[in-house]
Amino acid sequence: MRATPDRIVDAGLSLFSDRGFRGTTVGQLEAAAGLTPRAGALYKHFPSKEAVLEAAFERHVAEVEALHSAIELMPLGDLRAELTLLARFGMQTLVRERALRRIVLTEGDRIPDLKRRYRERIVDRSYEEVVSFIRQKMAGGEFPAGSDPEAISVLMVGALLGFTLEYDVFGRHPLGVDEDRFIDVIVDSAMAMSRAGTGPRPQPEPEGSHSR
Amino acid sequence: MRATPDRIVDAGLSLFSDRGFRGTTVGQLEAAAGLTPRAGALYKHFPSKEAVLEAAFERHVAEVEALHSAIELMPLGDLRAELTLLARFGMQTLVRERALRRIVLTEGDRIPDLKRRYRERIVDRSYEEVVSFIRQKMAGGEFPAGSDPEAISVLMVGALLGFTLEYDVFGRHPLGVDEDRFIDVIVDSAMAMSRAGTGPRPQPEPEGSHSR
Amino acid sequence: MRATPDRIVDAGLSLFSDRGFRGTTVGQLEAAAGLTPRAGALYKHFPSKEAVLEAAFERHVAEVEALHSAIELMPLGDLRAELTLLARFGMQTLVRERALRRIVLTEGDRIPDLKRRYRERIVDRSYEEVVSFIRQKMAGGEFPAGSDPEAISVLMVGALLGFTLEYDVFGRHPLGVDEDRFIDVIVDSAMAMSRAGTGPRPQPEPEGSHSR
Amino acid sequence: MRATPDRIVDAGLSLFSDRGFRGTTVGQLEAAAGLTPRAGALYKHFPSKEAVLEAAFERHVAEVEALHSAIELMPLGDLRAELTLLARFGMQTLVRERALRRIVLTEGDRIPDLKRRYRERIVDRSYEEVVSFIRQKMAGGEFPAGSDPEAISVLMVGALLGFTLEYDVFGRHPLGVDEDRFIDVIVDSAMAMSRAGTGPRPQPEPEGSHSR
DNA sequence: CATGAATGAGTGTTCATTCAT
DNA sequence: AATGAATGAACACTCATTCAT
Repeated sequence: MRATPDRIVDAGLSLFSDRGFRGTTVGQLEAAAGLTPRAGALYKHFPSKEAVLEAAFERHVAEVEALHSAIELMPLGDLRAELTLLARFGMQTLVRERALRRIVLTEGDRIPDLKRRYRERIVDRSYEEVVSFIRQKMAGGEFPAGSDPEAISVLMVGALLGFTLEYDVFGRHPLGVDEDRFIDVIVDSAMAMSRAGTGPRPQPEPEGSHSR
Repeated sequence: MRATPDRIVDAGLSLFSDRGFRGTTVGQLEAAAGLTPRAGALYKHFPSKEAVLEAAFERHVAEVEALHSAIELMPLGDLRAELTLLARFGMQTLVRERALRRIVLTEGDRIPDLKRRYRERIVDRSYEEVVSFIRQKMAGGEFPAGSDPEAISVLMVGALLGFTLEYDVFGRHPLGVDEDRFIDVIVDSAMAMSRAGTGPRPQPEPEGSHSR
Repeated sequence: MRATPDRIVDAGLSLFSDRGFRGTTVGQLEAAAGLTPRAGALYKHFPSKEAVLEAAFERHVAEVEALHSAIELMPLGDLRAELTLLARFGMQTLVRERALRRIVLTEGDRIPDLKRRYRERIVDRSYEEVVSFIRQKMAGGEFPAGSDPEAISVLMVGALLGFTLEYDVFGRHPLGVDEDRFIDVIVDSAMAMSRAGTGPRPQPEPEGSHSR
Repeated sequence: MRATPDRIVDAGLSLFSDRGFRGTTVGQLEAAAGLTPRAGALYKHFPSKEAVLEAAFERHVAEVEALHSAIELMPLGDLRAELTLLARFGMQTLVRERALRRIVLTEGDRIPDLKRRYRERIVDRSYEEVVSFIRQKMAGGEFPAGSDPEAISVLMVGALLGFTLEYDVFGRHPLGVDEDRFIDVIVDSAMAMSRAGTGPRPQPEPEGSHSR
């Protein structure tokens, strides 16, 4: 079995994300960590409930941060393929971040430091990854000179965030548009704004599965 | 002065949205409504704290709902102009909805009914407005036949939501992209995916800072 | 019935003095004040347990202080009679102060402010009353010129304090010497040090029970 | 290094006396004894926290008791000198007893046995030593026949106790009267009540430092 | 209608004590 | 003998809610 502090942090991440910080009692944390509830055993490992939040948050931020550091957009020689990869990676990260996002949303005002750390180490980095990709493609002539790379990045990241959040909150995809279809449309829209989009569109294959 | 129940509902909307349901005490509601705090006067008007949330939520949902019903996309004869109007309206609604969104985000799991009502009466309606607009334009030949109108709607609404949320949570626009620039890019992307986008692009002015 | 805050303060004075601050629980205070124990009703009237101590302490200090201010040593024209009166008054005050003394003894280190207030407003004043009495008598020639009025005062007050404390703590008078006998000896010793003491002693009545 | 139980007892004596029994945690005792705090190692040596108090108390009582047994009032042939010696010894013992006295004061009600032992083995013995001294001097004709030796003893011991306590609690001597001056006055008062006091006073040496 | 007082069910936290290693 | 982990019983304090006035 994992060590007790780890189990407490696991419990914290999931409970805080599900019920919020206030909504989670120390007894629930203990129970979820396999300790006797309301016995105070948590305090052998953490000085306070807030410290559990801290630790859980930090661990998760570090994990997601590592994910970002690991990513290396390999050049595939094909803009559409690269955009798809980028979008898929973004979606995946957002799914992973779910607990973090909920905690920031719920407790961000009470503990602004969480908000700051999440923004600096996760959110800002995401935008920068996308914007640097777009800029590089602009330099390579794949996006027209007048493009607004920041705005395009904000559009793409925002759309991914909005889509993910919708699913998080309501448990279903809006208008029945699933992940694949959403990735397609986000890539389509980027392609359409690229140099490629100015010529004839990439030919919707007449029988196309979903990218109709 | 407004009637006491109204003042309590006002207080509820703002306090619940700022501090969450659990984070708001009955005493704070009373104080904010001009009653003696912790004296229990609230219970003369509402049977419970939850009933205040109910009432506050319902009132706000009804307001935003009315907004949606009032909208009537007048045909401007120009796709870009119409898209811009649509985007601006969506943004505006999302800003208005802020308190609702925060309450659903924070308390949606505890009181699933709130979530359902918000989704059915606000969120779904937004998607349907956009998708019906796109479908209509497809019928009019302004979008290519192979387009995925649902996906395009989800992209647009999701992007607006993501952008707004970012501002709500962090108090600043990502990458410094302000609302106007964001509306531009969202419209650009839709235009690019439209029939218009398949031909030559709408004139990137050679020197344009960021094609607004 | 007295008002609730008053009843709480009464309870506090007696419980704190009997069991110490730490040794007294809020539930006990509530119970002793006629409230449901462990129901938190105390917090309607005081912000914290410590605030009850504060209030109880302050009220009692003020009472004893008033006692000191009220005293007016009337000249009886007889040194022995005046000394007896002084000693009796001192003893009485010390008995009244019992609760204060115990609180200072028990909690003085944790809350140094209590100590300071007790010292400044009660203790120091006692010493000064006695020393000013002795000085006045020295000026009147009733104490020899070489006397040490401060030391004599410290002796008298200290003796009263020691005697009282003994009774407080052990519930009985040491060596069976009761209050009257003690007052006698304290007066005797002062008289003996006075000018009168240098001549023949004030007539030990040959059959005297114990009064000297 | 001393054995662990001894170190625990040392820690107990000082901590209990400084913070009281309730105010001292087992963890603090362990830490002060060089053990890992809150690890429960204390229970290898003592069955409970109370047992530590017991042991610490008993050890200290025995020490002070030994002091009393050791004393042997040697006849100096001079009443004043003997009284001074007695007073100095009493003062010294009281200073040594400080921790005991504080523990009895603080915990005496909770654990009446402590009180009883302290009284029987320390306090009563002190009174008896003094009273036997005075009686002996009365028998030798140095105190007048009508004297009340018990009362005189209570006066002297009480005065010493009061003086010492004042210093313990407030950290300063009342009215600036230091130990020497206090011993002088206590001896003066006893001398004044003695046969010697009935004649002319012992002549304040014209240049006397403080025995004025 | 509003207020002050009271209540009971929690909540975070502390701590003496036990136990397996 | 010492440690780390766990337990259960408190405790101060909060808060939604009720009730008499």
